[in-house]
Formats: sequence, structure tokens, C-alpha cells
Amino acid sequence: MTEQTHRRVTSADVARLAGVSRATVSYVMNDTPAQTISPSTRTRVLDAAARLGYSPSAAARTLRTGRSDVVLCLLPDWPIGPEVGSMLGNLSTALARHGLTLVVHPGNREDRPIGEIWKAITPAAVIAYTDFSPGEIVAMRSAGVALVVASLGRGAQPDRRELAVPQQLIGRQQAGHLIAAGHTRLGYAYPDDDRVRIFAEPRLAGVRAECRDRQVGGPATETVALDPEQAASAVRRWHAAGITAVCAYNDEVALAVLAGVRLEGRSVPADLAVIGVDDIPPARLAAPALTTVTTDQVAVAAYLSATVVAAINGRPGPAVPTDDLVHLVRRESA
Amino acid sequence: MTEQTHRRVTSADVARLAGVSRATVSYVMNDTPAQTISPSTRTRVLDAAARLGYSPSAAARTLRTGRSDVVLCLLPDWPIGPEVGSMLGNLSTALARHGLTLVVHPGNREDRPIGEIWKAITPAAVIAYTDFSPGEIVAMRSAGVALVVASLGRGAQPDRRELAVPQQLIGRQQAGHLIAAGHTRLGYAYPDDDRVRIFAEPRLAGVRAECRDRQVGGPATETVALDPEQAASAVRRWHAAGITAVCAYNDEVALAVLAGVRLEGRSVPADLAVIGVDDIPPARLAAPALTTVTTDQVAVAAYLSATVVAAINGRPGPAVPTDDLVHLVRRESA
DNA sequence: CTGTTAGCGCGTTCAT
DNA sequence: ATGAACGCGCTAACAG
Repeated sequence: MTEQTHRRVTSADVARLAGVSRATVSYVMNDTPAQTISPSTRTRVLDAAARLGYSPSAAARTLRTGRSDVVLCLLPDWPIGPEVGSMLGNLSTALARHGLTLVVHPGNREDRPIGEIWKAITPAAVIAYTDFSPGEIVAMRSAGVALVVASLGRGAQPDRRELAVPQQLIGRQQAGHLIAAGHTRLGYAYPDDDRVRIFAEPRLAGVRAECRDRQVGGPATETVALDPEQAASAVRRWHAAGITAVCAYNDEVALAVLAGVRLEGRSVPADLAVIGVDDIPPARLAAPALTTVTTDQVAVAAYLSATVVAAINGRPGPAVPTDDLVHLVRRESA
Repeated sequence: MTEQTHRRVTSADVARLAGVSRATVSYVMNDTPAQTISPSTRTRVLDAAARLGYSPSAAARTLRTGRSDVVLCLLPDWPIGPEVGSMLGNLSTALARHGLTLVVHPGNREDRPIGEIWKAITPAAVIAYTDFSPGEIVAMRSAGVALVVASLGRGAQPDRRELAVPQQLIGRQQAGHLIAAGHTRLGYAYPDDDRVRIFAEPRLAGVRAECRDRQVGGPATETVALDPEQAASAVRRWHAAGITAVCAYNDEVALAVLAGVRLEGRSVPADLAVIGVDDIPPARLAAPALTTVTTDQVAVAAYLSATVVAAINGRPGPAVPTDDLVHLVRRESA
């Protein structure tokens, strides 16, 4: 066993090798504007640092400055798909440009209380898809977390920014497309999973709003599990109610509806038009190919990033970019 | 604007309120075994801590002990699906039982070098799906990261543990099922994405190995993009070669094959049997429902967790649980 | 200008 | 049960 005796390389080591003081090392490493350093010294320090493989202790820096460069994203319990995954990737890139590092904590049922998590990280900001209790917000504050960003939270609070990606727009776009295609009796395929309610409710609300605005009958809502049989019975009820088109919570639910229609011996879109959300890869591979609505994840990530950066600096966040965020992908199912 | 003047609550505050020394606070908070504390003092300290909402500074603790309770998982660039997502959730739970907090860094092209990431966290362990350069390993060492766990890495190194989830088993199971069903000419649908090669290669190798062991013709490999047209041309080539069944890299690729077969006017499984990997929700909603192979994510998470914990404590890791990790989900496509 | 000295931030731990 | 020192980087004050 080669036991690791690798003592950590500290700024003192660099200082020693470069023949300067630790303060000088710090000034050089940080390009401190208020302090001028002669080029020769600078080079010597940089050289020494490189030779030793020096990297400053994040813990020490955080302790001293009271702020880390980490942004923590608390994910909810539900299964995250490739869309969220790509959004997080984009967000990571966007934040990196501001010197911030994104880390994500995957949610899971029997997790320790949220508190344990950010306490272990001391992030500069927290992005959460769940609401915090007032107590937790106070606790974060007193622990030094500068900002609590609550995505999708219900009511705006003075303490936190609302990052609600306008889920309603998604519902509106779905319904709008269907109505424009001549449908007058819409259905809504609601997910059979309580954990995604924070997304499902605003989307359904968007569909409802669009129906109202366009003078069309409100959507006949059915809960649709990811199972052909159960989907088939929903299809039967829609049929009985004269529904000709349905908006699905997302592509998976839409795929279930497709399977249900198939099981009923009917066809899409002739008997029932279907539109999903997300444009997951299987959507274009389905029979028929699924018409769906997507969110511009790059734009969402940019917006989130800007909001976080602004909040960290105590500035007001940017306005929600309501336009050009949701796009229709027209295929065969609607 | 209610400006936040909330000074951080420190152990000194608790000590003052409880009328004891900071050392005592530390001993109480950590239940230090070597130090006896009278019940009355203990209560007083705990009370004070609760009243003030005290939570120790992770940075200070990390600085002092040289180790944080965070395990960092570095995700690769590719889109992560619900399977990986649920595995991470399970892993998080498993690690939490050992007082460890899992955080995930989503990979993305134009990211800062990996180094920047763990430097900002000072994790107790790093789990990565990519290989590190020897230089990075040395750097982590010298920065105080106890362990570098390379999942799926090619060759075992003395420095790191191999957590290779036996991807070969997946391929073997796929091919085994097909061969048992009487197929003697197998095809392999390889993904059209370089980023997933670390998974695709061992899976294909598994199929190859099974074919060899069972005296069946090695798989005719075709790269299949997630596009019906392109999949159709692969199907044509397979047909010309007399292939009667194909193993797909994963369910999405399998779905593409299904679409290709459909486009060719042929049928599954009569003309071509298809088997996928992962059992994503759309698999059972496809026409025909997709036969597939799944990995027991709970078991994988438990194994990963045990390996990490063992390594942190300098003990040898558990053996790879090769059995009961991969299961066949029998449906209609094969 | 250039670079140094000194002390802080906060929890941990040894010796008294 | 306590005083004191430590881990490591930051930065105000100060000396050449």
C-alpha cells in the first residue's frame, strides 16, 4: 500500500519557493488591483505555483471571504429527464462564465432535511424547485447564504426571486395550436404522479386560459398513467364526450395516449389529435410522430444565470423573457 | 429594501449564551467520545444552539479537519436519462446514511477544466464517469481529495477504484435472450453519439462475447441515429444480411429501429426482433411494446456507496456484485 | 511603487 | 471544562 503522505500545497510553500511573503502570493494569484507587483516577482510566484501544483484551499477562502463560488441547485424528487439535464448543463456553463460553479443535489424521498445539504456546501446561492419553509429561509440567511431562489414557487416574496419559467405559456401554445387547427373540444391528459404537480398545474392552467380566451370549451381533464390500458379508458371517455384533441402534460403522457388510442382501434390524429411537451427523442420515433412543444433550454439557463448573478450582487434580476421561449414542433400527431 | 444585516451565528455566540467556552460547544455538538460533558451543561448548550439557530460553518470545519462531507459526482457530457437520475437519487440516500452529502456536477462542453470544480468543493471523494489524466489525479491528491473513483475506466490503477458497472452483462443478457429464442444471426444497433462510447463499447463487447460462447455469428453492427429514415437504411442492410434480431444500445436506439422497420413496411418481431436497454417509460408504450433489459439501480447505488465509504476510510472496497444486477423485461418486440 | 507584517474568520483539539 | 494554538487565505496598515 503506497500510503499517501502528500501534504497539501499551501500558499506558504509557494511563498517559500518564490522567496516572497504569503501576502505577495495572494496578490499575484488574485491579480489584486490595488496592489502593484513587479513583473519579475509575479513571474517567480506564478512559476513556483505551477511547479508545486498549488491550488488555493476553497475552504480557507470561503471561511475568510464568507462566500463560496458555488451555486447549489436542489432538485425535487421526481425523475429528471434529458430536458432538465441539458438545462442544468447550460446553466453550469453560463454560471461558469461568472466564476461560479454549479452543483446539483438530486432529490430523493428519504433524504436528510434540506438544511443538511446547504450547510455542507455554504453556497453563494440556492436554486430550488421546491418551496422552502420560512424557517429554512431564515436559517439559510443566518448561515450566510446570500440568496434563496425559489423556482416555480407560488407567491413572490420579498426575500426571494421568482424564477418561474412560464409554464402557462406551454399550455397556451399547446391549446393554441389545436384550436388553430379547428378543434373546438379539447381534452387534457394529466400526469399520474403527484410529484410533478408543480409543473402540471400551471400547464393545465395555461390550457384553460387559452380555451377561455378563444371561446372554446375548457379542457376535459383525465389523469393518464403511463400504461396503455389505463390510457385507453381515458380515450374512451374523451371519445364519449366528443373530444377531438388532447394536450398532454408531457411527451411520455402523450405517448401513453397514443398507445391508448391504438388499443381502442382508433387512429391519431384522425380520431384524436395529440400534442405533447419536451420533444424527447422517442417523440419523433413514435407512430405517428408526435407533435410537441419545447422550451428553449439555453434561454432559460441564461435567464436563470442572470438572475442568480444579479441577486448575488444585490442587484434586481432581469425581466422574465416571456417571448421566444416556447416553440412548436409540428409533426404528425396534431 | 430590508437589507440583511444578519451576522452569522457562530459557536462563540452559542458559548456566550450558554455561559461556557467555545471548546465545550464543539464537544457537545460533536458528541466527542473522549470528552465527558455533564448533562446540565449539555442541555444548556443544545438549548442555546437551538435558540440561536446555530449551524456550524462548513468551511471552517473543512478547513480544520481537512475533509468535507461532500462526495462529488462528475457527470459526463452526454444527456442523462431517468435511469441515471434515479441511480443518483439512490446513491444520495445511501451516502446520506453515512453522513455524506452527494452533489452532482453536470457535464457540458465548454466547461471550465475539471480541476476548477473539485477545487471549489474540496470533496471527500470524487466519482467520475470519465477518466482523469494522471496529472489531475496528482493534483487532487495534493489538494487533499482522499479518493478518486473512476467509474467505467479502462484499466484498473492502484490509485483508484474501479466501479465499472458490468456493462458487458447487459450485452450478454440481450444476446442471450435473442439466442435462446432461436435467432442465429444477430445485429447490433450502435448509437450515433461519440459521447456514449464508454457505455456502448462494453455493451457491444458483451454481445460479441455471448455470440462467441454460444457459437452464433458475431453481431452485424450498424450505427443507428435517432431518425426513422436512417434507421430504415440500417434495417435494409440487416435484412440483406439475413439478420433476424438486433440488440440496441438502449431503448431510444431500439425505438429508432422500430421506426425504421415500420418505414420499411416490415414488422417486429416477425421480420426483426428488437431488444433495448433501460426500460424507459416510452418502451412499454411503443408499438409493439419493447422488450428490454434493465439494471438494478438500487443495487448499483448501494455498491457505489459502499465503495466510496470504504475508500474514504482507507479500506478495500466490496466485490462487484455481478449477479442479479441485470434483469430482462419481456414484452412483445423480442 | 513594492512588498511585508499582522490579525481575522470559525471550528477543532491538545494540554492544563 | 477551559485556554490556546492551529489550518489557510485574505487584506488593512505600514515600511522601504
